[in-house]
Amino acid sequence: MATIKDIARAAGVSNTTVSNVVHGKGSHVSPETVARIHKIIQELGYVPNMSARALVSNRSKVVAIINHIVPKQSDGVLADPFHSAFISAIEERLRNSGYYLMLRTVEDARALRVFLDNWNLDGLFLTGVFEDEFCETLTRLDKPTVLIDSYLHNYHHMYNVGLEDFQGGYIATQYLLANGHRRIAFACPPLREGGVVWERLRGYRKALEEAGVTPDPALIFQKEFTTHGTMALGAELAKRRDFTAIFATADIMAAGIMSGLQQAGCRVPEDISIVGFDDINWCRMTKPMLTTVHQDATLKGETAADFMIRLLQGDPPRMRSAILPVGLTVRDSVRLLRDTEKTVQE
Amino acid sequence: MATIKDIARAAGVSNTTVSNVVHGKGSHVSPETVARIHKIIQELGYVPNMSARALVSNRSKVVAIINHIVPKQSDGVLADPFHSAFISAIEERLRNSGYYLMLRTVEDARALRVFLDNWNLDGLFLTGVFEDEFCETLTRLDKPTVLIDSYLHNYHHMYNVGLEDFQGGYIATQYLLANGHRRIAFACPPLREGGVVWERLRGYRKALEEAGVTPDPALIFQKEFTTHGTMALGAELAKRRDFTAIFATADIMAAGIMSGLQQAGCRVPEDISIVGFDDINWCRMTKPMLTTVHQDATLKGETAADFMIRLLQGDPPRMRSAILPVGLTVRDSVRLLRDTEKTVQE
DNA sequence: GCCGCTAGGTTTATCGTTTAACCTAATGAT
DNA sequence: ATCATTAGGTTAAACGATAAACCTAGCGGC
Repeated sequence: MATIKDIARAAGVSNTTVSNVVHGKGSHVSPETVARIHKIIQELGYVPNMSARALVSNRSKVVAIINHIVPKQSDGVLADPFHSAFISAIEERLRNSGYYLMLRTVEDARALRVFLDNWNLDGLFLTGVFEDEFCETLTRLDKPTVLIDSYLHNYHHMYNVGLEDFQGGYIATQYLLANGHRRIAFACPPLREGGVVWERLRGYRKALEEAGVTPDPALIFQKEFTTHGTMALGAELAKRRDFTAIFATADIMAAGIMSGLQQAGCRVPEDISIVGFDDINWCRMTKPMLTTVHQDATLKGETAADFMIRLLQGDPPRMRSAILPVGLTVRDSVRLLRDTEKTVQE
Repeated sequence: MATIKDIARAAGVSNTTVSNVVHGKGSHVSPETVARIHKIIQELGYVPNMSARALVSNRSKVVAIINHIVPKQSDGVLADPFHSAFISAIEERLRNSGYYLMLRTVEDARALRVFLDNWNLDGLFLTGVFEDEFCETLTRLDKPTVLIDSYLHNYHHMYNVGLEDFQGGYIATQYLLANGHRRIAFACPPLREGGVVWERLRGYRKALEEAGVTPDPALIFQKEFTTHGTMALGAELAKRRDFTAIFATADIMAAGIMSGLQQAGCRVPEDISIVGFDDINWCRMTKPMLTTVHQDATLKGETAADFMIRLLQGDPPRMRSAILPVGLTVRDSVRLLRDTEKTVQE
């Protein structure tokens, strides 16, 4: 592999001159020399060595997407740590700006720290859930950091890309209310205060309260986020029937529940209505097609990448949080209740 | 950030000694010195600089997952270039062996070459479709390379992780035949000779021929791999009815078709039976639940990672191809045809 | 004739780590 | 008494690129 020295020798100039040409700093290099060097670079197939660059310049041009994971997750988890559309969007944008992307799972703050120092990373994207210790470390990091879907109220100075989660919970519930439902179940993975699901729950509660319905804690169902778990929940819910609708905080959960319900002989939406969250492709392929709260994973990735690029280029955005919009995508999984049906047997 | 020199100074020894201790080459270092150095490393929080290591040792410890992408893909594509379960499995295994993972999309062989040289990558995973020019470059690469789901018959010397695609097509079709179906449609994304889908098609043909059914080219439907595309195909197929069953080469396609069929008033499996491929989580959540050819994305990732790790450690596997098994997962989307029904109106 | 400036470079130190080659004192074998 | 070996190190070059400081010839201005 040709090095900068090889080019310099072949062109009869010094390293510095080649380096300057490579970096387009041609102010002190004659046009002929520039052309000659470029030609030789082509011929010899010179490509700069990023390790050497990183070493001397102390900037690696590498950004990492960190997935914080609790040690030994149960198997068959549906969650998508490295979500494809999101990652692809980030990768594309970063690549076009001359950055490289590493992927890494870390269990704790120490592992993150080590990884970061190993490569002298230029920036970090963080997804997943963060304990306090983790956050403390983050604040001390002093690296461009973009948080994805994290509500860290004590860390306002960090950049954040998230969703109108509250609003999402709110409009989903409002829609169910507008369709005459009063007893509305809330299905979610195990709740963590301050997480995105927590916000959706707040939106759900708000909508209920505004409609004069007192939220019933007995209608909040937390279930592990697996295919089996969600389908089992569906079967379980089919037995209860002390509600007429379910709001699930993820499509994948809604679909599992719907499937569980249907297998238990419960019709959707005739017997139970259901609303999901995310609007993934599959929503149009379930039967009935799923009414859901829409979000755009690609936009999320692009927004996060744009934050990062501006931070890296020393042009920090004024805004520290990008809260992306949600909207209701109405399909066929919610039924309009007639007045007489509004009271359910309890 | 503490460097090896800082440690050396603090411990009153030379760089070399610290380096040896870090690498566990304590043969020529007294136990007390080893302990002292370790203690100081802890205290000062020393973490090796991978760029410097890469520079001097000419090994980067970085492996990349390359996604070869045709320039400007259409929007809304369902394909999952950086498939989550697969990536996660690779990441975990590589991390546990001390390697780092980069992600990169490349449009052509030149871009791959440049990227590779930029970072002096230790190894490569390649996914996606590869043109001949691309393959030529690959063979000249002389880097540990693991191909995922590629049938490059001219490049037998490369490591490959794939699937029993032929077998998958074969058993899916056989199952439909065993259920009395004779006119079986084949639905797939645009075909490329030598790709995985091509193999599945061969399996499909073989099964038909063995059963004495002549494959009908008019029953092969190629459609772009988008939500809209597959659903439109479903609607289109609902009109034809010159077959009783469909074998789709991806669940996501099968689901779209099924949905399209159902919306056009065609019942599954009463009117049309359908078999998918992949066995993703969603198969249990469609209605009816999808009968499909099962594959294990995590196993694929782990297998690929194990190949890579052995290659990196200079212990190349004897076997160059790992062809992972498939199996039929029977659910509810195929109906047993009574004898009288076996002839369809044409 | 001398000064200052500019075009077009070059020299050299440096980044953090590895590694080949070298050193020295102590020990054991003969 | 001498030699070889070993334990426990050290020295210094090298990896590829960058950047601050330096150099020199030529030219314009006065």
